[in-house]
Amino acid sequence: MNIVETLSSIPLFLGLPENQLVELSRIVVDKRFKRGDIIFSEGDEGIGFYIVISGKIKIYKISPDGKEQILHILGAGEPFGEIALMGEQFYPAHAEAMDKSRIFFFPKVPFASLIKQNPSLALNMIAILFFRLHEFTVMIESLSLKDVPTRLADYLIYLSERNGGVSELKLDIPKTQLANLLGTIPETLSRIFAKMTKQGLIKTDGPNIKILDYHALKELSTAEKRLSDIGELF
Amino acid sequence: MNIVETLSSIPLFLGLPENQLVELSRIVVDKRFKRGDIIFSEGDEGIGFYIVISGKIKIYKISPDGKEQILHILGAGEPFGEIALMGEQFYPAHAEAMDKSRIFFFPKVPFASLIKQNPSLALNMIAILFFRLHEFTVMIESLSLKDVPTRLADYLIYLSERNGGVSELKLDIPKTQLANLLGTIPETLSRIFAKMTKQGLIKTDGPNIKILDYHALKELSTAEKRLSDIGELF
DNA sequence: CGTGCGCTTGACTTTTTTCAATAAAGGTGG
DNA sequence: CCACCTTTATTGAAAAAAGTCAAGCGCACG
Repeated sequence: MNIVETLSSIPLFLGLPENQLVELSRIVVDKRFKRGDIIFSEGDEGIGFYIVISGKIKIYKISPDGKEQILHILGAGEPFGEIALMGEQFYPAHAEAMDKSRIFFFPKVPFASLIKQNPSLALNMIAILFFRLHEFTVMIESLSLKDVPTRLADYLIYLSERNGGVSELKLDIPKTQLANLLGTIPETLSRIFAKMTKQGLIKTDGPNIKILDYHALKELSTAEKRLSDIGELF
Repeated sequence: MNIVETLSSIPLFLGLPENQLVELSRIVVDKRFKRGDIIFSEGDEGIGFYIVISGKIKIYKISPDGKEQILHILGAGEPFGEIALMGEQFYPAHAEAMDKSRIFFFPKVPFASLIKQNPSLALNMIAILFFRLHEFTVMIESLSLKDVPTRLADYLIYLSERNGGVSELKLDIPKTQLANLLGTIPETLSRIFAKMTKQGLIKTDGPNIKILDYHALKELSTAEKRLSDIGELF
């Protein structure tokens, strides 16, 4: 697949006329990263933005004492570092490859002028930003208003529903990373997996998780705490 | 001040040609709310978006057991409920007037077509969304990676710096609401105010807060925890 | 075949919340 | 103007949730 074809399959570039795709193909830089490579760090000058072609990228913050909070895990077709497109900006978080990844890089200046010229590109960008904003809303709600068991239940339900409601899941990230995504630490996550297993909600075997009691998990995920109804869950 | 003049002073509409402002003035609905009025609730159908003209609006989530997390507190010129502009969407949070407020409402359909026709409107919208995204990034980092004393220190420093570094602050929201904004509860916040006061960092008198030791507060806000250096702060 | 990393578990500590009671402040109607 | 009532703020004691520290296991990878 050539560059223009690849570009045309990216949601952000949907509906772009051929000539603009060609123009994009002239400014794009095709980059490869291996697991653990840092793409940019928080505070780096925003020299452009990126789109994942293959592989997996995590965007994350780190506290002074080393705790990590993952903001996003991005897969094929998803952009990141878009903040670089705004005036004089620095990246507000770190970006690291979680697997061998292929990334397209778009330098700030030529891309910014493209977006100014092409209304449908601007509208696509707006759509993506709205989506991001919504994701963050959910994350804030989750971190502030839900405890860790509930956040894990949410995540398992999400994984299940994303695959059409299957009960056999396979985590595609290490549990340590999942802890960082859910805003906790590996020890706590491990204990909650153990407790859910003991209660017959799930069964785990390494990265494979089987949901045994979908209903109870869903209750935990959505319902008001009614210990009297549910029994002492945690 | 007439409607068109008022519209022209709103950041989102900066750079719009006169005729488009006039067009906007034809679709806008001028609304008034008093303290405590609900503008929309989470899950309501997004029928349009709003801009604060005067007063103060909070956007917030509520957990099943009633705890509230404020996502934003918006003042004059700031838009909210923009998510309504995307396809079939529901408001993802609640909006409530914190004071007597005047709000402009823009119905979804006519506004969406305006944004499609006017590139500079689209670009202004992109800028606002980027800004929001950045705010949320900071909030997630704060909730996940910092404890409550640090979040309060951050907030006080922020208030101080916003006013050019003054040391005498006046909270413009009740402490209960501040607790909800910082992701905690009034009791916890109250205890931390008391502790900071006892340590000579601040002095409080109702909503008035005087920063006595800006440096120590800033340390708390930014620095790595080094108990050995700082002494037992909390 | 060892080294290291990811994962788990136990014991303990810290942070934050919960529950309950009380005090102070602010607005309203008599 | 004052009494009353509601809202907001504070404080103590206890409980719960999550994090820290430390140790140990097992599997993958060089």
